Amino acid sequence: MAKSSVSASVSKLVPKVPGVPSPRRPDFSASTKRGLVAVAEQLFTEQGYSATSLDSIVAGAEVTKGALYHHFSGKQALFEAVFETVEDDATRAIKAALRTTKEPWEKAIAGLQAFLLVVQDPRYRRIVVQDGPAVLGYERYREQEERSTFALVMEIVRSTLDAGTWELEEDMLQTFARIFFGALSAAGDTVAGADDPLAAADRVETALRFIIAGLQTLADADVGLADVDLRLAQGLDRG
Amino acid sequence: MAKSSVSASVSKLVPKVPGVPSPRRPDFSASTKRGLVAVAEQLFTEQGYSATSLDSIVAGAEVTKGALYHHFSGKQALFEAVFETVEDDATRAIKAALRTTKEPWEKAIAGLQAFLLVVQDPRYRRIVVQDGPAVLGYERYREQEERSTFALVMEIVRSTLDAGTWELEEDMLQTFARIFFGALSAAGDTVAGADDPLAAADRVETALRFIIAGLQTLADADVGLADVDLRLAQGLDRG
DNA sequence: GTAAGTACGTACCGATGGTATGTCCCACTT
DNA sequence: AAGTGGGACATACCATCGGTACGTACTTAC
Repeated sequence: MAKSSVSASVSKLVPKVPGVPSPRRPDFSASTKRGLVAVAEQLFTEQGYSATSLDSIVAGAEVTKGALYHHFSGKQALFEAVFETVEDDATRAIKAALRTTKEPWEKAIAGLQAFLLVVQDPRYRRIVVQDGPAVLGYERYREQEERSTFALVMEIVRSTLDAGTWELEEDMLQTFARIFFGALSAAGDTVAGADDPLAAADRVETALRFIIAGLQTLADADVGLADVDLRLAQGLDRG
Repeated sequence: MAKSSVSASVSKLVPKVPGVPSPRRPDFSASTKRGLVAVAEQLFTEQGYSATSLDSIVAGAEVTKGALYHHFSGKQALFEAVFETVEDDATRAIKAALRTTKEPWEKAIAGLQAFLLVVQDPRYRRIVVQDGPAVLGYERYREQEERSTFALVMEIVRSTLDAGTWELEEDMLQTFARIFFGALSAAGDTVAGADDPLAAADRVETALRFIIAGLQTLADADVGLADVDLRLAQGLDRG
């Protein structure tokens, strides 16, 4: 929790990497860049994006703004770099959980558990969930999510809903995945923001299990999408 | 879409309201304040919170910063005022839709339709969904949502899930409501951001109908929360 | 008429994101 | 061995913007 010791040891210089095209000089670039990202990640998490000044970041990384603007085009670009690292960590954690089992519904449960843990990570909550949309803009935010955690939800949805009973087209799978993704995010927020996170996680699990059980029941009964019709389509035709 | 004519006509002065304790002077305060909120709402929607300067707001409202700071403690307070008006409009629209029917599940569908429309409103998307959490902070954001649209979702969930088959405790209802709220938000985003909003709305409806049908099936089969157990509780005990 | 308070307008400050420019150092050429 | 080109920074500075201090006109109460 201290403020120093963020920038890693810079002792090792690059040992003449011959593979790459033409980075022919020992560059501190990589370590400096990582240091900036690390400090920014910490400060963004603690104070949020707008409340974190570039001066405090470069001070924490023990460089100057010249270095920062040499590596990043601006504050937002730095945020994006931080955003990606946090997302990557989250993706890795969930992927690891998914590898623990192979059965589709079991994978769904394992993924749910991993996601509920990820969303309790302060870095993820603050940088991805809270500041992400506003800073990156909704378009870029969606693009990023599309390639990381959402992709995993999509995969799970595909392996369960598309398993055998139903044959869903791609758009429909996307729709289900988005809905579940939103449900999971809200569930995670609930857990993370609850007075008693453990009890909240328990309730969330129960609720999601119940919803999943409903879908499984429909699958067992061989009920298809076309079978559930509450004739409410016309109401939306005035967009 | 023009930039002028935002501030409404200021012709009417207050006609000596005797009820209130001591607002004893004809104040332009109300109209000035509303004008600021109206201009801010427009600019916040078009450019987002951080990209909108106070100078542009007061210029649009044809006042000065002195007036703004007389009515609001700062930029964030002005945003909160805008936020509340947008939320109020959304709440009103959904409430009106809910009044069209009385049967619980029908109300749920009507509310869903109304919510899908609301979330396509650029003001709601930008001010409430996108900038709201980051500007207000998660705590205040949650408090606001708690009193408006989420309260409606909660009401619907209560009238359906708590109808007769199940007897759910308050915390469980809250959990379901949060999950559904997240699902609806994501569904709305999907619709609003889709290339073909109508087709997307159709898919969203189908998917949500399907999920609801699953719950109804469980209700018909008299399946309770305790009956669905995939023994996954222990995995979360490491919070 | 005067005191008080509201509803602003004007002028200004400090912080912050961003830029322009200079400098050091290494690698490569000749 | 000197020159030179460019990467990796540092320094100094600027412009914008949120916020503040203060002045002023106008109204009401007494």
